[in-house]
Amino acid sequence: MDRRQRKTREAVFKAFTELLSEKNVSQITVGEIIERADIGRATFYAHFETKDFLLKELCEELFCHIFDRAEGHSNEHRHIFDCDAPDSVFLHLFRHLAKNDNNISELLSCQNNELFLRYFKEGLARLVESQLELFADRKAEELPDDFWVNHIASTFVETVRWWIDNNMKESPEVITQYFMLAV
Amino acid sequence: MDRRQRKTREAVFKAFTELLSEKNVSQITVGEIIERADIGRATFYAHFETKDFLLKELCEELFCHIFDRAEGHSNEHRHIFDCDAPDSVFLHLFRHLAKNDNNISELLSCQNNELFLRYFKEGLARLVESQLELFADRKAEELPDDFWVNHIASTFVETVRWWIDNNMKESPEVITQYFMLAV
DNA sequence: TTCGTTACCGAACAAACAGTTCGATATTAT
DNA sequence: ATAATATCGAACTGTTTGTTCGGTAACGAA
Repeated sequence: MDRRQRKTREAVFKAFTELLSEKNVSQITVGEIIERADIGRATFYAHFETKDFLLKELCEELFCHIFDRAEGHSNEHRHIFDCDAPDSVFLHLFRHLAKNDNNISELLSCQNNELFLRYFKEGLARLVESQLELFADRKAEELPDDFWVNHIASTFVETVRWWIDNNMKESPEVITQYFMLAV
Repeated sequence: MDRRQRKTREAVFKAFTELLSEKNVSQITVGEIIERADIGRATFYAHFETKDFLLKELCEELFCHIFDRAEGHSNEHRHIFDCDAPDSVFLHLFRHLAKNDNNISELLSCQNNELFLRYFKEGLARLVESQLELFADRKAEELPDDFWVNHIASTFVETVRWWIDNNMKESPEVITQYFMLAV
């Protein structure tokens, strides 16, 4: 990809991310984005069909990154899915959030979190589904697989939401404990 | 309240509800609402400051209705909170959704469900919180109260979401079973 | 370096929409 | 019957969206 394109794209993502942490997505105008990204109007529309498409691409870039890494790990070391292991994926993900790489937790805590949490949940459900046999459980036997997958992913996401809403006071280890107990 | 006001208000809610089941809230214009409600432009703005306020009032009207009734019941017959009772609040709520009073499940299944599910969850959390002692559990003792409340409400809402996404094939009784097992 | 390609700029533009104003008309409660 | 008030509808301002286009600068390959 052309260096100019990359720079424009990055500038737009950066500007948009900043704006998202300041106000609701519906209150952000294309005019503000291009002003902050310091690009021409026509350039914006050459890259993104609408603001909604921009948002979608931003989500995909952020979460595909996380989950691709997680899936990579899970293939190398399958034991990280073991809930009792000290380095389970869940703990791994909670630590990721605590470190706030890519300002993800900032995005998840702003007024737009519904949207991001939905993407987060989708990625997580895929991850859980691909390793379903590791989540065998007394409960799981009596429930449909997809219900069970949905439940695990939902519980994780809602735990994250609760954690962030409470200013992430608990350590990743403690939150992992809560999550394990709840699910 | 003046009969004219009531009629206008109802016409707007009806028109807006219809539009919500057809397209995303961000794609609905005030022009469409007043056209379908068949009222004057100035009249709309005399009732609702913006489209967002309209949406908020619609949610409050719908869900306050449901939860006020549920809370009323819970005061009369506390046993409906007993998860094993055949007429628990949960079963009651699932039945409510299955009957689709006020087209609620239609709203919950459209592209705007995030918003409605959030309201739903808030009402539910209040309900659970007010009756927390009835949810005592081995798990609950090891978890903070607000985490536990959040978990129950979240699990319920996510069960509803899963149910609706799967076209509500299961009976309210079966879904209640799934919910009880999961939580 | 050169050259053809491609991206960016920025101003101008049309169309759609939000929200306001106001005088005329119709409906309501008392 | 009357005073208060809700509605109507058209006109208007200001904002945002998405497009167009000619000119300029940066890129990659030969």
